Amino acid sequence: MKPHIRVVLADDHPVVRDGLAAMVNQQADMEVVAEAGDGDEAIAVYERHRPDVLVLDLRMPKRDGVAVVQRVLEINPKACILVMTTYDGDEDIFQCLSQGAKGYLLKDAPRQEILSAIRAVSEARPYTSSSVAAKALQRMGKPSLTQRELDVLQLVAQGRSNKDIARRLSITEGTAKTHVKAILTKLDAISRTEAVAVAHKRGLIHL
Amino acid sequence: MKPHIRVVLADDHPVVRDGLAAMVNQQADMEVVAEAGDGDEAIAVYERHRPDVLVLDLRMPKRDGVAVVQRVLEINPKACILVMTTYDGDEDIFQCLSQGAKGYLLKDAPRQEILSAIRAVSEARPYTSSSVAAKALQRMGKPSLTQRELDVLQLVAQGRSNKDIARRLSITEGTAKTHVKAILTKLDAISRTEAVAVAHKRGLIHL
DNA sequence: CCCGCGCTCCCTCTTAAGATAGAGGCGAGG
DNA sequence: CCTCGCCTCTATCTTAAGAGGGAGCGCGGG
Repeated sequence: MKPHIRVVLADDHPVVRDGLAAMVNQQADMEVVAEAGDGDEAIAVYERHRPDVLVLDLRMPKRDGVAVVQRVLEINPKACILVMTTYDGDEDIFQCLSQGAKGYLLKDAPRQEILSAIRAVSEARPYTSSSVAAKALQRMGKPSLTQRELDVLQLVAQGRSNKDIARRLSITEGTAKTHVKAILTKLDAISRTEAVAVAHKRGLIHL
Repeated sequence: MKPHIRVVLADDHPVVRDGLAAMVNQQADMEVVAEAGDGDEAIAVYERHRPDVLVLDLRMPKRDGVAVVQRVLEINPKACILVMTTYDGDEDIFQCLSQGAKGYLLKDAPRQEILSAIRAVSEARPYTSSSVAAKALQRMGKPSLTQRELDVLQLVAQGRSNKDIARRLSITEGTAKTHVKAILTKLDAISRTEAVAVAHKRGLIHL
């Protein structure tokens, strides 16, 4: 018999935490040792309990999943983190995985998949749901936006004009146009509004 | 002692169903009698079990919350429905409530609030979380879009040009512009991209 | 050292978007 | 019957957006 897998849950929805806790605690080989409701708590709780697996919601208050993954791996480079989110197509997923998260899971996954993902990650084996793996392949080759372009995209998505964007970023309108043009090219869009639609679909922007 | 409150859960996430079920079944005065994973199932299960309360996720496959509320109230006009969703600012909420859903709740609500909402709704008392009530007041007075304008808005949000929109809706570009103009005015936006941002925030469009 | 890349700025030109000000048809409801 | 809201169409005008060029500067890696 293997020793228990000690699990920490981090999710801002009490309902989801309860659901995961119920599932996990029903298993003979694992148990929930602590829960957290936001990013900061997640880090604190991880440090205190040093669990075998950290199950982490990507979208959380205070500090989002990406930041938590980063910080936890600073604390313990061997940490086993399983990232969960509601949406596929979230760009942040890939950031998490490339930063060293061991697995990724959609919230609408069936019970069995969730449990086997936790078991896999607890043994430091990577786990990635097939739909995410497919997305990762799709994303391959496609050009990524620079930080500056993401800044501009954010403002474009808020409905700002080029002139307005220029003012806010302290650059000329011409430069703003240059960035927007680059965004349109990289996202393969004809207009800024279409670019926003594409960016939304790819999870490059939230809200 | 009151009789048991018989609850049916409808949500496409197994995790959320488990969480709610765990919470509900821990209470002495209520129990989960059935679950559903999509809209069609929700209707079928409601009809079969006739629960005291139907807890319903707004966003579901096959048939969304609004449609389910409509259908269930056709079957039983006295049905007690508690609508749940992840996001405040969902326009659909108001549709549900005005159609006769008894309560509305955010998924990030604490356990206690969820349970008291179920109890309230089970006695046909309306329950609306304060954040939603606030939104409802905000929305008051603000002009609503016509069906045609929503059609146009949908296409605008996909990044279509006026000409393209005109072609798809079999109207002239001038008419498309008229609709867009009306949308901009009603949403208090300067550009179409801003209109999309506002529409998104208000839950007038999804994706 | 030089190359590539990201960021910045500049120019011209065409087209799409948005502001403005009309008007007619049509259906629901007073 | 007449009004009102919605949808449709028209025309003109101004400005913002996007296409298509080119160019300099700093910085990190080969």
